[in-house]
Amino acid sequence: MIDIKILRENPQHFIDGATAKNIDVAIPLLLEIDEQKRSLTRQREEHRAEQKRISKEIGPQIGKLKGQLKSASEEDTKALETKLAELEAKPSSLKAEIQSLDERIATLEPQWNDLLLHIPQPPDEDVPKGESADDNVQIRTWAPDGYDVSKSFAENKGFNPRPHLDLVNALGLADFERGVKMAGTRHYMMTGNGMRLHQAMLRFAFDFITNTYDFTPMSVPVILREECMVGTGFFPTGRDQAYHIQESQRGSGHDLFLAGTGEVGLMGMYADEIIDADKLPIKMATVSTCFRREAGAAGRDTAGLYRIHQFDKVEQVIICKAKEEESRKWHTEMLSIVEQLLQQLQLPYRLLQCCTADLGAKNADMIDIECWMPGRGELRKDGQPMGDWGETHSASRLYDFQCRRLNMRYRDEEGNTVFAHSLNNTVLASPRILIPLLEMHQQEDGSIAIPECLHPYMNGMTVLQAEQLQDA
RNA sequence: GGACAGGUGGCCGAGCGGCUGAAGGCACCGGUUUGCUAAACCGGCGUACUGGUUAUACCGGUACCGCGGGUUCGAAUCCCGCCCUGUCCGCCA
Repeated sequence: MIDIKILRENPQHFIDGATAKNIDVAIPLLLEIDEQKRSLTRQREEHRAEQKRISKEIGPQIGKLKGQLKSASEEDTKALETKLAELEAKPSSLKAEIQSLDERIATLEPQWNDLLLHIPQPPDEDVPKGESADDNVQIRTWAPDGYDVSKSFAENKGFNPRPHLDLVNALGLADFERGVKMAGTRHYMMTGNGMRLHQAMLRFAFDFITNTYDFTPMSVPVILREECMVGTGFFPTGRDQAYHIQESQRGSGHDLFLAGTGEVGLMGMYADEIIDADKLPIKMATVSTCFRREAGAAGRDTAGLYRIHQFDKVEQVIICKAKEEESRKWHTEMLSIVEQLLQQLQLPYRLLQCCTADLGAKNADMIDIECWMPGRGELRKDGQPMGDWGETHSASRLYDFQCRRLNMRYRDEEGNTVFAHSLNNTVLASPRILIPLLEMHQQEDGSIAIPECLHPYMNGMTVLQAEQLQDA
């Protein structure tokens, strides 16, 4: 959430920001409603102050009269009752006015709130302007020694690559038919060595971030209240991307939502809290199952492990002091962790600076990491895929946008409460990461060479052999 | 799922219609005393919004005692709904 005070002072900054992000928001309407609401609130406060004053003044008198009434004679009773009625009538017109103001404010408040929640965080000055993801800017690339991404896979390795779906099927690593049978399109099961590899990747990544680096290991709820989704900025804009558990329709309780990322649980954890400043920065990592409806993606990436409704992800989150240099420093740090991880996995990757149009509503800045997937991309004349980059990681820098929504603060040196800054980045999401892993490490005989860093997690297995093909 | 008990400031905890933004204690900050530490004593110490002014300094107003609504001239206090926590029973990975 943005700071409405800054919006009042400089609406153009936010209008420009929304425009750059290609997001349509009614900022003038919000300002108008805001002004009305403020003016009504001011009136209400004045009336309330008056009401309190009167109450304090007549209260003791009423008490006294009521006391007298108890032991009063018949003729006195009448006089006392008249007096009482007079006193009690005094604030009644005020009361009516306050009630009417209450009602008017109550109708404005939901609109005000909804509009405010929709205002995107303006992109940072140094984020390149762009119209779509096509305008993202490559920052750098890396590839293992001896592999040149600008050349075809065959030129690099001396044989044509098989796309991951073929490899998965040949090696019996996943079962799509039965996944679909049970749960519908975009569902799957990891099977046998596929599941071993999937778990090995997750465990390797989790150990890397929590042991090699000092991120605190966490488990998180993945079924969460709406407040967590709104607080982390996934709602209201992305509401249709989340599975919705309508518990309220069963008569009691509240609805729940399935998280699309562990970030929701890691950030929601500190909602409404004032964190000790000396605990910052808080660095946490979790491995959790993620659920995405992929609404609006019908027909895209329908085959294979790329775009699925359920997957597992190791996620890193940092909550730090509200200083731009700090935010930027940690952003760089989070990216370098992932680069080291991918280098150990011997996977070619590139860093992409997302342009304004590709940031999403909540980010001031976002850098994606894409891995080289030889089986993707257009087909060449000889029927071989050209290979393409595919997004595997996304590193967001949000300033206080999330913490403001979550009401997550710390106390600074002067004793003021300050909204913290937050950042998050993928460490590793599987099975999507298995696509580059399988495709890059496939060998001519159809086997897969397992990168060394995974050997301990594969019970010493170094190669996935085709003849190990398993069928249930 | 059933039956009780309860949700008050950073924490513990009193209040149960007006004198309560809220006793008391702990923690924290400043000071006095002290060879140092500790102790003792004195003082300070919530958040948000809003007005006086342009400012995190000062003064005023409003709201906040789980959340929402109601009763009342007036609600932390009474009533209703919801959420959450604890204990016991039932069920169960």
